[in-house]
Amino acid sequence: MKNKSNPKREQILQTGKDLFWKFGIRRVTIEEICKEARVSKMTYYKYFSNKMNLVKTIMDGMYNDSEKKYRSIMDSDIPFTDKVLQTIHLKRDQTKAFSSVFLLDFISHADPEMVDYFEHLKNKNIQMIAEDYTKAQREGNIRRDIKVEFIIYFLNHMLDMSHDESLISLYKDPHDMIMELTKFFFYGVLDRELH
Amino acid sequence: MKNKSNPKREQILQTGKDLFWKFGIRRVTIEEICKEARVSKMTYYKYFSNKMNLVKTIMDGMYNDSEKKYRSIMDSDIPFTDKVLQTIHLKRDQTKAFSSVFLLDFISHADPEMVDYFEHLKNKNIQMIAEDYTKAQREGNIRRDIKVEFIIYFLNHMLDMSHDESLISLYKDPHDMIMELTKFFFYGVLDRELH
DNA sequence: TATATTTGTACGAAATATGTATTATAAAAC
DNA sequence: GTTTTATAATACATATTTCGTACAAATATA
Repeated sequence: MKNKSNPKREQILQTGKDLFWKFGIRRVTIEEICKEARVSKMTYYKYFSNKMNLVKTIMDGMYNDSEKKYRSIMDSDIPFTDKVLQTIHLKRDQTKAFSSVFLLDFISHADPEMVDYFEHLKNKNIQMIAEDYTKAQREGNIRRDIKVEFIIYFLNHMLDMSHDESLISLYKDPHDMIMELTKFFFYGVLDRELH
Repeated sequence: MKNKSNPKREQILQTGKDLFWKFGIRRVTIEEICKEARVSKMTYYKYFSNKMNLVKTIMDGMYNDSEKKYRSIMDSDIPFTDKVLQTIHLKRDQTKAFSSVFLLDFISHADPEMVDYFEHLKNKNIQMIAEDYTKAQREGNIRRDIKVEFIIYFLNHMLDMSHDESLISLYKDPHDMIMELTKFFFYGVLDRELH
């Protein structure tokens, strides 16, 4: 196991996350994190080689959490339609959990190597989703004459749509909108009776 | 007139305020403000001698606005009780309008001279309020056997109380709580009939 | 008590921010 | 159309901050 849960290490991770979330990456110094986490600089460098390494560890952790939650939904024993619904909610929550100042700093300040790394994680994620939907296709939960890539593309756009104020304003409740999108995703525009 | 409304100057003031509000003072650089305000550094130094001078100008502006609004309420032709009510609301809104990261940075990074200056502004403010209440006392709107200083002290505490979550939670609506406090302020705990 | 861990402080090197000077450009006034 | 005037862009020396490392003192752990 790489990340044995050392309390000092955890403190650094948590305060790092807190500060990065509020102020972004470049505005926060290592010394500040140490002070806030009540940890000496030496202890910091014991666990993390520099600032971006801490950022990487934080993001790794978030990806892991995300994946674990996704898997626990997909591997559970509930109807496929419920799985899709829950994963959509999950993804929406996680997008909200990310702070925009943090992401902006990450995009513009992470070195190319790290950007590649997270590109890779993202692709792994898409790969996993693709496999789940391919399996669903085999098991007859999804039409066989539809490309899995299209489904993923559409799922991502659903996320965008569910954030679109002009769409939200059409419904008296955001939840109604999510239901609408989800129903559209499953059944398309045709009346169920006509199938 | 000292502050002729030059558009460049206004841009700097506005972006300065925006950035300070979000990130505090120390995390924001002059160059950043210039970039964001689409203004060259030379233009910045034309209007402001350094960073703290911009901060001072921003705070001066806020104090001025605040005072103007307060005066327009107190000098208006409405019942005295309404004036008090409105000034309490005004003060609550203005406290909320200040960002905590900004204030924290200001307190810990402004030089003693500037802290003194704003102490002075604050006292001027209290002085003005004291005069208004003394006048109200003369005109019979307020009991004569009560110290004006006590009133101001209590008004400030009312503000604290109106932010106290444990107090807010006692009422189904924050507005009810404000009414309760205000009624208490005017009438004390005794039933009106008994006076 | 012996050993490992953590802290506090110091410090040189690197990076960043400040404030000024200079030149170029574009708008406004004459 | 020429001359002011205001602003931008760039470069620069200086000051400040941050980084990463070293080491002795304090604290926790075995």
